[in-house]
Amino acid sequence: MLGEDGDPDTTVEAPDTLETLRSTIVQVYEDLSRRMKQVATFVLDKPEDVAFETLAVIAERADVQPSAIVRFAKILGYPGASQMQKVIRDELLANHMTLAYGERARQFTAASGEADGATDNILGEYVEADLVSLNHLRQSISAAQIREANAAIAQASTVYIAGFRRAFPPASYLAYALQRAGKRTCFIDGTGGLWANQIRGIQPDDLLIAISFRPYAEETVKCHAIALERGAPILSITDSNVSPLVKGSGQVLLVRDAEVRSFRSLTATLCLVQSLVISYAFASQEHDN
Amino acid sequence: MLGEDGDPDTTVEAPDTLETLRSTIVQVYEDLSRRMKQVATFVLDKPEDVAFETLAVIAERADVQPSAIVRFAKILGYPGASQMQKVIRDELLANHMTLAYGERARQFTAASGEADGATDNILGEYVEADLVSLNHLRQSISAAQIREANAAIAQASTVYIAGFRRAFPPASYLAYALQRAGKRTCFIDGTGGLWANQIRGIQPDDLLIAISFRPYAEETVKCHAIALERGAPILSITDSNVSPLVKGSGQVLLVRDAEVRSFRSLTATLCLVQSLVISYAFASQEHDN
DNA sequence: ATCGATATGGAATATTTATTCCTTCTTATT
DNA sequence: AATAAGAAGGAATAAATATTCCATATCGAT
Repeated sequence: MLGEDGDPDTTVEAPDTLETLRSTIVQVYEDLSRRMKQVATFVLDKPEDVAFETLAVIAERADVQPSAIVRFAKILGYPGASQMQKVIRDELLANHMTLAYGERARQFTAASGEADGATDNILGEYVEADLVSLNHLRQSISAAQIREANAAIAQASTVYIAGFRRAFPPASYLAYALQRAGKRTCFIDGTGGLWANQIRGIQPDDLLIAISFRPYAEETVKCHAIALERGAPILSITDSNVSPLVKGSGQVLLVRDAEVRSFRSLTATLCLVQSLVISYAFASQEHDN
Repeated sequence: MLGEDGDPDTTVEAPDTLETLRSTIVQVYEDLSRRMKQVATFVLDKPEDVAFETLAVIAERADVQPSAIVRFAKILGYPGASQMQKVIRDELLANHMTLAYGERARQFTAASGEADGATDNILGEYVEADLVSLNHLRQSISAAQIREANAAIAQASTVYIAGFRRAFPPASYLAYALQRAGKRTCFIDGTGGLWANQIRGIQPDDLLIAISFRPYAEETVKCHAIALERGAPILSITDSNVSPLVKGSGQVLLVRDAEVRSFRSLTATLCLVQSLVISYAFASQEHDN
């Protein structure tokens, strides 16, 4: 038995870095019970969730009881789940936050002005930022994820596509291209405010592809909810694990688009969407022959 | 008085992104009391702290009372401090956490075989091709051209935007973004086949931005012709000098998008369009002041 | 200098969140 | 098949955290 509860001596262990935590989990994994394995997998898989969400949310996402998480943390030697969370949180914050800080607010100083050669090399800036985000995209999405998405599309009787505001262009492209690729496609474009009617026809053998970015458009979130309720599988393309689209989605593709002067690009998203369509087109073609 | 408490109507505001939050703070800053300024500064300065610590901790670091933070959040229109925290937290997570992906847990799962070659690295190919086309874009469009385009947009009473088929996504983005930038915009989306009616209202002091690529969509070409006939200036975004959009257009921006397995990308076009919008937004902002 | 109005600190309260504990299942062993 | 030991679920409880409220202080106007 590992890390029995009350004992004051077993508390010496308890990993205090993400790495040691991970390796500890891997070490003990085989000896864990089914539920504990479930929690273990989740912690390894989604450390950001474990770090920044409440136990109730984590529990829901991992599909376990809150108490199971507490038990798991205790097995690892922590006094409670909170302490385990803190270890992960600190590490994630330390690693990734600092990097991001190059361009912190020029604060008040000319809050409005911008002045200088401002508009002069915007295109250059944009290209630069997009290059970075594309490279990141290449690294963050695996071929397996693309394949999985293709399978989902292939299986679907009809593909519903939802995307509003900033997500509208990639969504419209996806709808257009999938249709041309011979897939039955329904683009929820919200013309005349009829989006709710459009999505309500979705069936369990269809697929909803929902695209949304902060601040998540209400319509898309609602579509997601309706699809979920109607038992249809969902593929979400969004920008973070805290997106409202994540919960309940069979597959989630995370995209980190570039940002220039607080305007967000769409390049990475579009690139991903196009890759999806093309690989779907090729896959289905191969299959047909 | 800003963001009075109980009023149900004042709750409409409340920034829902870090950027809008920041600019709101900057805007109201001068009207704040001493303590509130202290909180404001801290929020601008240490968003990570505000996002991830408890009120008690934040309060201590900012050297104020917890209640002061709550009060501050309410001034900004939030129901409480928690909601303000959530906005910041989500954004920081969205921005920086995704970076941590890519090396996600293969851990157990025995890394199922990376099967078939065909669809396997489409994303990689795409990224590669897009990188090239972006670099090309940077070299082929000059800052002067962007400036000229801005001037044309600025002068126009209303901007009409036409783009169908493959050009639809960038056109829809342009329409969306220009509108948000405060420009009167009419997007010719052809809903219900009414595009001809939409464009016929164009005036000589308006501007048509027409986007089209081979094989040039008939609708766009017709829009172009109508605008010409009605004496409105035209800015065309297209892919060659022999495009039907070139003749009669006051300005032409040529884009050479990447092509992967005979599918054409949209990245360069979108990048150009976004650059246009941003530089317009900044230019017009400067002008206002 | 006095009054009124607004802002502040901090204790009291409400709410949310974590943890515990007891009952019900599971599963392995005889 | 019966039994016992461990695991899991979930309600109850404890802890923490956020929010409210009010007495006191500060500031500006007369």
